[in-house]
Amino acid sequence: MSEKKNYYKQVYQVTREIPRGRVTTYGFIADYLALGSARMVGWALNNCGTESPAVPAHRVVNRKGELSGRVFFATPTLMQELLEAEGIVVENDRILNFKEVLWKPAYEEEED
DNA sequence: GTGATGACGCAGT
DNA sequence: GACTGCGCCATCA
Repeated sequence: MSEKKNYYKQVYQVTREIPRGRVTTYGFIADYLALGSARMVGWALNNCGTESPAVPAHRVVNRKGELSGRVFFATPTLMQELLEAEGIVVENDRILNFKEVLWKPAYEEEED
């Protein structure tokens, strides 16, 4: 039961590892956890609302840097608000300096 | 057990 | 650079 959904926790864990002012993509998480599909990451984050320590899912975007999951937040603008609050510039639901704020799991602070 | 859906990614156009 | 179609694996009806 819970063990089977352990991979969900893996996704939450990596998401919490994202430093402030940085973001990551479903693809990198999927590759890091070897889920095999980025869809599994999105599906896992869909259940993030059931977690106690509120996973910072607003720091997770798709490969294009789009705030694809904004509709899953309390308000469709909350995700952008949170990102801008961390110094991330968002325009038209997309991160402008995406590559500059992009953070990769395992690599952690490889550069700055 | 089968069919359809989904917070995505990649290749082709 | 943007859009479309297909594939990925897990969960729900």
